[in-house]
Amino acid sequence: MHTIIKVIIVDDHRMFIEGIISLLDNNPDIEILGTAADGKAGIKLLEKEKPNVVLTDVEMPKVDGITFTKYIKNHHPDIKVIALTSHCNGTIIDKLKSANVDGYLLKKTGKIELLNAIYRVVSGHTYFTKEAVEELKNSLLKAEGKNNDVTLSPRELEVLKLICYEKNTATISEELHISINTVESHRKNLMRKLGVKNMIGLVKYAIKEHIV
Amino acid sequence: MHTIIKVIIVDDHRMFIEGIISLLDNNPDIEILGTAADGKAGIKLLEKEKPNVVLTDVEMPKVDGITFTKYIKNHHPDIKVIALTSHCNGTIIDKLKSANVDGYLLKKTGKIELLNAIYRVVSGHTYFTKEAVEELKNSLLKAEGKNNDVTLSPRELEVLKLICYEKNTATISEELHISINTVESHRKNLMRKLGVKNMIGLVKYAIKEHIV
DNA sequence: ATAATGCTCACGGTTTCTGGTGATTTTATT
DNA sequence: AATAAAATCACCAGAAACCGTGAGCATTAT
Repeated sequence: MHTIIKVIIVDDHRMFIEGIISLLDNNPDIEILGTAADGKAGIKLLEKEKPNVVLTDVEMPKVDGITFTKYIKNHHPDIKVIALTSHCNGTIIDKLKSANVDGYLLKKTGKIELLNAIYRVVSGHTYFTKEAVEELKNSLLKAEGKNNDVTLSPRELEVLKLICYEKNTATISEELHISINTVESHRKNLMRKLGVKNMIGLVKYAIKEHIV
Repeated sequence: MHTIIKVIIVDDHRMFIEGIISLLDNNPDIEILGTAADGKAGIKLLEKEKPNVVLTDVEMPKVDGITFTKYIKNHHPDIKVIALTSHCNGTIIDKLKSANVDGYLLKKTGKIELLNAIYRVVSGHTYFTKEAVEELKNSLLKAEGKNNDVTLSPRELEVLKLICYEKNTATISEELHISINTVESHRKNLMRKLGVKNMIGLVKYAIKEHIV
């Protein structure tokens, strides 16, 4: 199967567009249909060319990237949108997410990450660059990421899993054939080790670390 | 920046190796250093060639893919491992995860997904194919997916987010300038609407639905 | 052999959550 | 204007979680 991915690029910096093109143009899977210098021109281009993917700047004259993204997602939900900015900004990422953007990259990104993002959004996933995710203090799972190299014992992992399945202490104690006090000890040790203040933190850790 | 990704392929089906090669060999970013027909030969090849990525079958003679993965991750944690199987199996995925595999694909996968997976693991992420994730009944977030078309009010969403940030009721009431009773009402309504029995369920829903 | 870790259990006290029930006001929809 | 939904608040009682502290036993590593 050989699917050509059709792309348009929208950015008011000509130099940057050239950079993107140079990263993509020798790739047989990707075809660049055209470019535009602002959101308004982008809409026009997009209506004419019907791309699979739109790479768009966020700060642009006339129609900014967020409004542009909203337009695309409202009128052509199948077209994937990857937003690019020079610097991370949590508020902007939040707004882009609300606009249902599919990906978010920094302009300093390299070829591999760009291709990675394109392939990902084309296959129906999302891609948000690592820096963006870090920046997003609102991002639940990554926030307060200070539990570095903790190792949980097998028993602690068992308790953690059962906690994640919404089981209370009494039920866990029955299922593991240990006393309630012991379950509570494990839970306390888990919270201490992971530096969280309640079971919410435990669940977030478990999901983040793919324990469940 | 132009980084060549060095790959070895380990599989006891010669045909399959040829298939992978045909998908990758015209890609200037990827170099295939060699192939092996079982885990034991794979170890030998890997020690000699020092690849960036190992694509390995799971069911193999002599040394199976799980043991192989464990070996790689113990001795060369920087080498990325992507496991491939013909059919999904939750137990196997579980074991691979315990062995710290970086990616998991089905053999019927196409070029885009394969490249996607390679780029992803090279950039330090993991990649598990959609089918694999679905298969994993143990996967917390997918389990009991019966809360279909509930709609949460804006205020409920706010409360839910703050709950996810490990904030207790008193803190939430202060931040939203409402009484503790009100926060508790919202929380109760959330639990009722989503059909969960405690805040753990709320957090899981929030993460699953990308609310946080 | 000694130390460290993990697993087990206990007790008492405080805080928080859970569940039920009911009510008022505002906002949106029809 | 009437209805529905959302947001607000109250009270109470029981369940569960949180916190600290201490301790015995087995296994493993140094």
